[in-house]
Amino acid sequence: MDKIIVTSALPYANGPLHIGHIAGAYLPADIYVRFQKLLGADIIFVSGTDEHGAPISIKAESEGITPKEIVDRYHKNISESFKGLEIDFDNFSGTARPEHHEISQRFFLNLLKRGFVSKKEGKQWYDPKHNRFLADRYVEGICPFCGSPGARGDQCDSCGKLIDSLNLIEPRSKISGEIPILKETAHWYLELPKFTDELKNWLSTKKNWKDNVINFIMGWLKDGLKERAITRDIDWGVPVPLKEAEGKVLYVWFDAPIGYISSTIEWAKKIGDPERWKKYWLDPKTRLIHFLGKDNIPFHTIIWPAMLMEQELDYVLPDDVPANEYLNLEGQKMSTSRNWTVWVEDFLKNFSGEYLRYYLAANAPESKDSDFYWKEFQNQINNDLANVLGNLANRVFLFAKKYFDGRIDKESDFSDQTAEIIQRIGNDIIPITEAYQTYQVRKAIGLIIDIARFGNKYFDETKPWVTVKTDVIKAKETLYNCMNLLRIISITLFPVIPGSMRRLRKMMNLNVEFSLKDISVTEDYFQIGETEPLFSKVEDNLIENEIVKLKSASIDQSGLEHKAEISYDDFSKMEFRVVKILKADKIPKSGKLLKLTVDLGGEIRTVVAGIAKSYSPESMIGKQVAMLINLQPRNVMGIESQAMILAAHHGESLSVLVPDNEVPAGSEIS
RNA sequence: GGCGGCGUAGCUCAGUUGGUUAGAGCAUCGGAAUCAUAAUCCGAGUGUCCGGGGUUCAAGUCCCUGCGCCGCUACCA
Repeated sequence: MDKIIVTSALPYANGPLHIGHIAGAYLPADIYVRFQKLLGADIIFVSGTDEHGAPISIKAESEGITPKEIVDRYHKNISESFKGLEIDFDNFSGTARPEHHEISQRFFLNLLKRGFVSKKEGKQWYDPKHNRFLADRYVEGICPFCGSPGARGDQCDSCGKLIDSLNLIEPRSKISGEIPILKETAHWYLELPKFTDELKNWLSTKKNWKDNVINFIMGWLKDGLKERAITRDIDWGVPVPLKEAEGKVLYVWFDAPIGYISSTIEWAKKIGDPERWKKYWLDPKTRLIHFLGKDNIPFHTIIWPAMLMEQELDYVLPDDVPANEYLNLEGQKMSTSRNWTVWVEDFLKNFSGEYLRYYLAANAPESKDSDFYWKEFQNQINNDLANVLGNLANRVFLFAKKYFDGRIDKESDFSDQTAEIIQRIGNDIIPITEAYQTYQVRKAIGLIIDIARFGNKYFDETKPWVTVKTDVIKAKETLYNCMNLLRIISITLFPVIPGSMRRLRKMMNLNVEFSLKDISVTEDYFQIGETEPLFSKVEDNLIENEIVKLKSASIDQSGLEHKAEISYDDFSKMEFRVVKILKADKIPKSGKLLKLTVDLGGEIRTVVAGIAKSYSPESMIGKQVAMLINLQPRNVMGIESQAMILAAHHGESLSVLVPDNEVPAGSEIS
């Protein structure tokens, strides 16, 4: 039997998990793995926390603790969320572990030795106060071409020219404001262009990949692959294994996917068979399947395969990369910074993890973005699970207990209907298994709940509460068939809500160890044991609380970042005036810019404003707005902008400031 | 602006390689039933399949175009 490795993108260990993570990468993988295990597949499911990188070290610094402490905190936190959701990895590791460092270094060295990594030397600005090298955009100074101040190290906004940060006049660190030191440094680059043909050939064999994945990759290949730096000058990460590279680490995106392998190695050791990982990773027939969100596609379909291609061991390449789209929340994009999200740990305080599994699986962003609506969550749980499935179980069990002591035998004189039902359900199994195998969990769930719906209909139509008094065999037949449906559901829905399906089987005294093949087993009798309602309903007030909580938490922007205090002098240097907009035009080839012609009381100026996403040109004409007048002119898209419009921004949307009453054009603002 | 995606019933969506009267769930309305967590079952719908044009015997499906929304990206904030 072919082996399968399933991975979920490594969660970054600088914060807890939210429902978007679960819907995109973890739940679909867990369901797939559980289904494959029911099929008897030889499959392992690995992941781990991604524990390196600047955000973690910066967070640690700001809390006055070590990066390791941050990582340990969130590794634990994330693991607990997974546990609460029954997402069962065979191994869940972390990239700060020695095993991972070792193999990541080997990956680097192999690529270097084979000529796919090259070193590039150069000087780079270094912030002496923070002891770190500064990326170009973190250095500011006077533009060497046009002499304007405030030019970034990569490009001057004033004249638009690309500049070399080393030529900046009077450079300053944007992090500390200190004068940076010029230091010699070197970086290593992964030469992706060299992989172009090999990647194209390999990708051309991938006929069954999702369209969204293929489109994404083709875009990259069309633009041409670019070499990418794989080292960084920070102190938290996998050290670059070269003497000359002291103080440098591998870039996180380079070492993170290697975590899939190191996690498997860790797993092999844990089960006391340290070489076992090779049987998966080095067997060309192994199907390597990466579950992830769409933002991760290029790493897993271009960079990661390239890395695997040139190793001393023949690693298997990804067989499939079922990328999911995004989960929105109440119609809006999720955002952790605005706190517009639902954290898994919070969810689990009030609701069963099975409910989240069910709802997210039934509304998974499989082929396009989908939405999490609290109200819809409640509806779907109460209808599908409590009313349709839960009620079917409950009515059947209670009825059987009331009249038959819970024991229902399969009688030889059941009608033809019994055979028909078995036939019908048998036909349903094929599309259900196909759906699971092609990652169409929404479809699988729909088909399974339909079985429960059919059960209720059948129960109603055969009226066992009547036949039990007139024709006992008929009543038994109804119950037997309904129980059989429940038995089949307990298997087919198991990958989605394993805990509830296990409870269902216990109530029916069915074996808790089972496989997909058991679907076709014919039970001679059912003996119902102790029962309880399978699902409790989600009450209105809980949902209302969540909606209120979400809305208030997102408004509470306690973490405002303030700028440094300024003097009145500083303020008085700025000349703000109300201007009247005479003319407004779209700037060709620009998505966000409008060219405004404004009157500031006799003087006419041209202003380029980045407001086109929020305002049409027509809507601006005649408007009075606030502007900063004495800002140094800037050349934007070939037009000199001679003032700056003031606008409030909330997320992506902008709102220009207008005076409360009509005032003469040019009125000063103070 | 470039690339990609999306636009189907009040809501969330499904519609396989173009093929009969365009479907499901939820919500709404009417009815039945009483074994069951007032759960269930039956019935009723409603659609300019975003607009316009084209290819075809036949278009929700393919092509062109317009509009709207989303993502990446550029200019920018």
